[in-house]
Amino acid sequence: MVPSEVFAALADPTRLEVLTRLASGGPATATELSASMPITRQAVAKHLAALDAAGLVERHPAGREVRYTFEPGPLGDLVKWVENVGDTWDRRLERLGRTFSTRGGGSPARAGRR
Amino acid sequence: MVPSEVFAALADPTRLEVLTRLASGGPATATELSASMPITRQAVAKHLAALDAAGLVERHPAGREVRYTFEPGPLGDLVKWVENVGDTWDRRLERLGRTFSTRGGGSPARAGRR
DNA sequence: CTTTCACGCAACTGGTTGGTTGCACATCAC
DNA sequence: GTGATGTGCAACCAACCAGTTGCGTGAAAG
Repeated sequence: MVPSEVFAALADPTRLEVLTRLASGGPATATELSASMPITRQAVAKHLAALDAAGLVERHPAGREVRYTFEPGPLGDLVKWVENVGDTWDRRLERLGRTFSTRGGGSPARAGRR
Repeated sequence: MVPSEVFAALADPTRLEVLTRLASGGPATATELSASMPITRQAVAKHLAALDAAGLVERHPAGREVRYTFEPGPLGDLVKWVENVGDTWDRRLERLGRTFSTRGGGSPARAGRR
């Protein structure tokens, strides 16, 4: 379970903004989004296609327009993956701590994790 | 605070594996890593440089070799960003729930978030 | 029926990137 | 000093990607 595809979908800043707009501003179409962005409709449509392929967005065709909605599922998987990596790292640190000090077993303090 | 740079660093599967190897296997050099991978040492070195630029890895020069260590800090920021986006989405859903049903205010059930 | 609007598809372009090979430099071992 | 080992730098290549323009199509509006 390695969501490098999701990471790739979030790698582009423009695409990231498209996603955050959908998340905070609600469902929208490609033309609506492109109206308040410095790129063309087709560029936005491509980004939406990429986000859709990554499962971060859902298509809702209605008549002649297509409305896109934010889909948080993959983000949850992503957080899970990150936490998993962090845990293996913690276990490594703990093992090292036990190796270098036979008593107490306190692992070194670490920043960045709640 | 938009860590699209961190996302970009994690976008490539090969680079992702380099990072996970450092996280689970402990510190290593570029040549050590490349020994058990299907790419050359220079390719690994490039990936390590990218990870270093993103703050996901730390260089530790020792004599003629350079040992790299995993750095979990940026991953924490990343999780924070994801949770922030998820929260704004939750607030949106709650607002909509209140609009469509005046009593109870129960927001729709949602998968993927703990 | 004609016009307008929203979308999709295809082709093209400039820039980025993952990967390679080749070489030069510094450090350790002898 | 000489040779082996580990890095870094530069050049190069193929593939990919974000973005554009142009055109065709199908649904709403008149």
